[in-house]
Amino acid sequence: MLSLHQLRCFLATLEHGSFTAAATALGYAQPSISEQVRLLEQQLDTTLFRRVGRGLVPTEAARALQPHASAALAAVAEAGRAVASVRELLTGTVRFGVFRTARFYLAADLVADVLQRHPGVRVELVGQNSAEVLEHLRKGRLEAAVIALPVEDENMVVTPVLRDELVYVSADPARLHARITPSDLASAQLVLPDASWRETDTTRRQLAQAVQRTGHPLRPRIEVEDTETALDIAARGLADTVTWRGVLHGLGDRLPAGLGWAPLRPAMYETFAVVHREGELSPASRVVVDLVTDRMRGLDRAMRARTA
Amino acid sequence: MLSLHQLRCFLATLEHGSFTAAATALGYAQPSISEQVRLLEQQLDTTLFRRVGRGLVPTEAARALQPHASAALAAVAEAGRAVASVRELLTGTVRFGVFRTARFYLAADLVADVLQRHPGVRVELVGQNSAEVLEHLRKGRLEAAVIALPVEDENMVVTPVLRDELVYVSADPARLHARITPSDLASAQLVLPDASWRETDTTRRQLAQAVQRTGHPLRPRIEVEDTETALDIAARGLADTVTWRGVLHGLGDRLPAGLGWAPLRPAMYETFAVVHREGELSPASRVVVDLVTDRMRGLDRAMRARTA
DNA sequence: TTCGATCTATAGGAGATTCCTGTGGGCAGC
DNA sequence: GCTGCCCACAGGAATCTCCTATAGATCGAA
Repeated sequence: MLSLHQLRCFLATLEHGSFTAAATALGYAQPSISEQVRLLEQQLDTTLFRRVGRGLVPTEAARALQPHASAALAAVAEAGRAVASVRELLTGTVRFGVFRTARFYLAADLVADVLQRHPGVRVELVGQNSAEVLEHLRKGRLEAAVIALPVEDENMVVTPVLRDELVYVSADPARLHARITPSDLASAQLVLPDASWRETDTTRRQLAQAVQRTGHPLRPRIEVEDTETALDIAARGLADTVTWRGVLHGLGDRLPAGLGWAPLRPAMYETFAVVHREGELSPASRVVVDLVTDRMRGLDRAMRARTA
Repeated sequence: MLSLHQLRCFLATLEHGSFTAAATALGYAQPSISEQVRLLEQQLDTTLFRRVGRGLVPTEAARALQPHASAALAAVAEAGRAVASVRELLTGTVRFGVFRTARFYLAADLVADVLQRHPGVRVELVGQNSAEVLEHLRKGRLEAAVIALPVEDENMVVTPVLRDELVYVSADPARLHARITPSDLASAQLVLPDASWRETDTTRRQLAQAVQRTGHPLRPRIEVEDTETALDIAARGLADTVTWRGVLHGLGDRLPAGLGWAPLRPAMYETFAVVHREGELSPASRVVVDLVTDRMRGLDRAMRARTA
């Protein structure tokens, strides 16, 4: 089978006009070049050089071969460069899994960080739900992600980075005076996000479990997909809702006016962790994993400091 | 060093999604593919497939590599086709050496023959003079040619194909009544072609030798480069000339009006031969050699028949 | 949960390939 | 004719490639 090495030898011979010169240029012994070219001639079933006296004269076939041989070598060289540029994070796509509400915690800042360090890359932050993202991790479609615990998979490396607390949110200050108990939740008019994921979402399940113990089911009055929509509805006074302190923290000034919050008792927590498969991470994922870990831990410290 | 085989294995793996399937498709055992891809990863210093469970997931680097790997393989395939098409005389250049006046014997017809049989090829008929063409043959710049004898080179295969006779040409019928002798030549007003090649041209040297024996030098009154120019001058009655019967035969109706010819005594002959280096000829040269041999031999028979 | 099918990784060995050194022969220039 | 240079060839060492066999891991179905 035609080999690149043969083409290299052929081109060097063509360029330098002799096997000996080509051998010198390529750092081989002359018979090696001679043999490679002979093999090439044999495989192409044609003569590439007329052996005339002590010299070589390229044939028409050699002239026909040259541009394609060069093209093949150039393509291979280009292949090496392309891979290197992905390896060095100069180009390519950085893909990372995130939980649904990650945008309140880090999304824009994270992307800014990555782009600043690696201006040539594409960034994909994918994930509608922690469970779905974990599935992507298991199937290998994602290399790393930041999602809500629990992650019960011994093949995954799990690094907790932030513990967040669920709080009650309402536009009515009267309903925020006391600590909110599960039975308060059971009787409240609630708007909850994640309509499509209510079966698998960890927050929903925690909430449902707590309310269930009071003997009542968790039956939100309104269900929407998006956390911000739920907050907007709460701001209008149409219903109350629950959300994570981190979300409120992340929204900052953008939190709809008039909303206040109160802690739940017993408190409900959610822990987010950076998760990836065992084994070596690609440089791209390494970068994002480190950035996310730093940012989330910073956020964790900031929120704990506020509580204290 | 990166090899085509590795790229082939990589592409097959990418396409079929597993080493095993790629091995089946390429007709190898699975470990061979596995190893080739591993080598490729090692040489590119990157991971191309994440080994996840019992499957493989291509990495970003693999996606970056794919188009270049395909391009390299395509270039090699194209190289094979290009060479084959030259080998099969579908494209490429057919180069053949000819003596200066070959156009009177065969040039246009020969080209027509070649082009009819091989419509895609380029044709080059090169040669200003038999001695020059022979030098090209020796240096390997030409593979085969038809030139005037003698060819004193034991590495050449020489096939005589046509014997031609030198004749005296004049516009004055009075000077054509008798056989022309060397002393007639010595005293005649002559126009001779091949001004630039008078030192090496075999005709000139034969002629000079014959005249020299009469005690006089050969001093043509006029020298021009081209045979047809010499004949035009002779037709105007400005001088007489000599030329080969084959030239007159080849010119046919295009011979300038008013010219007649007479044989020389003793007769002077020139033999043309198809000449090429020992060893195998390229298919292209083989074709031309055969055509030229046929045509010239046919011409030889035609001219001998006329004489008889 | 277990079993069987399926896939990758690894080991070891047979066979090719590749590359080397050494040598012979042809050619050109002095 | 001598010398230098180049290609071709031979033989052997090192490397590469590919195979079979097997172990380890995973997934899906029973």
